Amino acid sequence: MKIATWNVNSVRTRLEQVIDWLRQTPVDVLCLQETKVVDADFPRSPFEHLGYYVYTSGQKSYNGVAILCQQPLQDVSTGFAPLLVESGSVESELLVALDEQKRVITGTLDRVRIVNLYVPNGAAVGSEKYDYKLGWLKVLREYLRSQLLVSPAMCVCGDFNIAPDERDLHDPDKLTGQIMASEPERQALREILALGFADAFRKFIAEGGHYSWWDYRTAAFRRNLGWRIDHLYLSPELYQQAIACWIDPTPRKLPKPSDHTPVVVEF
Amino acid sequence: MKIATWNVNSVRTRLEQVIDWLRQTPVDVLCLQETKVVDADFPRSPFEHLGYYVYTSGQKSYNGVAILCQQPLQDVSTGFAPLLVESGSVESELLVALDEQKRVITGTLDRVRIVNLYVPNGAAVGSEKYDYKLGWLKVLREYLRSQLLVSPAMCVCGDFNIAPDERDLHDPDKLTGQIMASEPERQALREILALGFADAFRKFIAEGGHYSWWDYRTAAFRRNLGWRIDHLYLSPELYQQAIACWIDPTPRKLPKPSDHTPVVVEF
DNA sequence: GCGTATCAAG
DNA sequence: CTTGATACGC
Repeated sequence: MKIATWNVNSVRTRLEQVIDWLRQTPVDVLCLQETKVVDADFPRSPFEHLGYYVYTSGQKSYNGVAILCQQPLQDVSTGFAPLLVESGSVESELLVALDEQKRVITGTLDRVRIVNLYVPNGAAVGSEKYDYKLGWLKVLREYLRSQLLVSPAMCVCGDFNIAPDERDLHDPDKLTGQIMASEPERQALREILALGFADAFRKFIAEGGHYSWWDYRTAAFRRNLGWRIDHLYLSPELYQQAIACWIDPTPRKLPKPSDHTPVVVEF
Repeated sequence: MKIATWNVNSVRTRLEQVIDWLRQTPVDVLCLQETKVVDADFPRSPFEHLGYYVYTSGQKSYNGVAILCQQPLQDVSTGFAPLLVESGSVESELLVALDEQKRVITGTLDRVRIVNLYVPNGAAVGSEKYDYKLGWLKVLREYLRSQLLVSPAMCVCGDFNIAPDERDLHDPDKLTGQIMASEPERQALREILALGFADAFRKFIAEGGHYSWWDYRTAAFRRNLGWRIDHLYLSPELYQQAIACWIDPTPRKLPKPSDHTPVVVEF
């Protein structure tokens, strides 16, 4: 099975590029982030004509996630809703507030639970949005813990807006401690991974300099001033089975690209 | 000599189309309206590389006129400035106010005075903008009268935002009396033409149904629901010499076209 | 509908 | 730098 993750920065603006990429790279599952469109306006048909089932959770202008899948998904749910049915672990008013931003969608394919995430950006360390990001990651951990109870085989992927270590950003001396590379963010991510997830990309490639996001500003892509913030995390059995994981930089080279490029895992 | 007029609705957005059209139709003079760019940002080089001299009078966002010419123009001036040096005919404070909107540019080629105009749209009959349009046309008449004293051979062209008679709009029963086809506008135009100008297009084509503008809305071009509001008016000697005048609808058929298409006169 | 400007977000 | 929303002009 091949699963990919790609922050497309507007699925409507990037539609042709996403379709072209799927023709070239017919993954079983494509997880999209920053679709920036409400479900009613999501361009379903082009993907359906390509043979994909389409599952969306979108809002106007911001955020938005979707899963495209060559087979139907089972038990699709959006947001942190599954936590609501549990009592006690997280306050339900907080969950309702968190779910206004469409950042989570999940579904099951062949007993594999696929969780597609768009982690908050966080703006700047210490900002209100930064606190929101850290709080969101805490809730995410509870969410994933509850999901694992039902589905021990999991692939948790998406735009994490966190570079796990110094190999994952182009100028660690300058950028460590800044947003996406601060210790509290990395610690929150490690606590999530401690539930039993491992980075599929790092099973195959140990060295730094491989990035999935380059800022539109300052001609960052041309100069390869990137970050690796788009990840595929696997539970132990799937990690064991993983046979490849790679970043495909080609879409980032097109005219009018997304600032992110796809990452694929095969197991 | 071939002179063309074209409201391009942003010269920067339409640059490639204008360049392509000039390659296909290498007129001596091209008068542009709605350039929507200040002079410092006008894309001069592409036209200069094509062999054209470039004369501009633009503002931010709105209006803006330019003359492209295969030979240098003499005595270029912008706005109603020439009226300022005359005393009495029009109040100078009014002229200063009128000239904030960049709608007039003129220059001389081979003793022919070329006046390029973007007449105010007028919004709706009876509105403040309608009164502005009628006032502007009154000043235009004084301006042209003064220009004629120096240059009896004149071509006055541009987007007049007036359909002179019932042949010049697709539904005269419905549209006569509305903006661009109201009697005060037509009367103001006739008073200007009474200075001694004649419509080059009507020297050759008497029937209706030939249009230069189609609203972007309601698929007006596909249904040919147009208006003939872009004109080339000639003083008697030039009118006598005119050998052709035509509307070229091809640019209006392109993707992302201007809502206007060029009109050309040859004499 | 299609331009442009401005704003917020990334 | 790029996106989408809003506002305005035509």
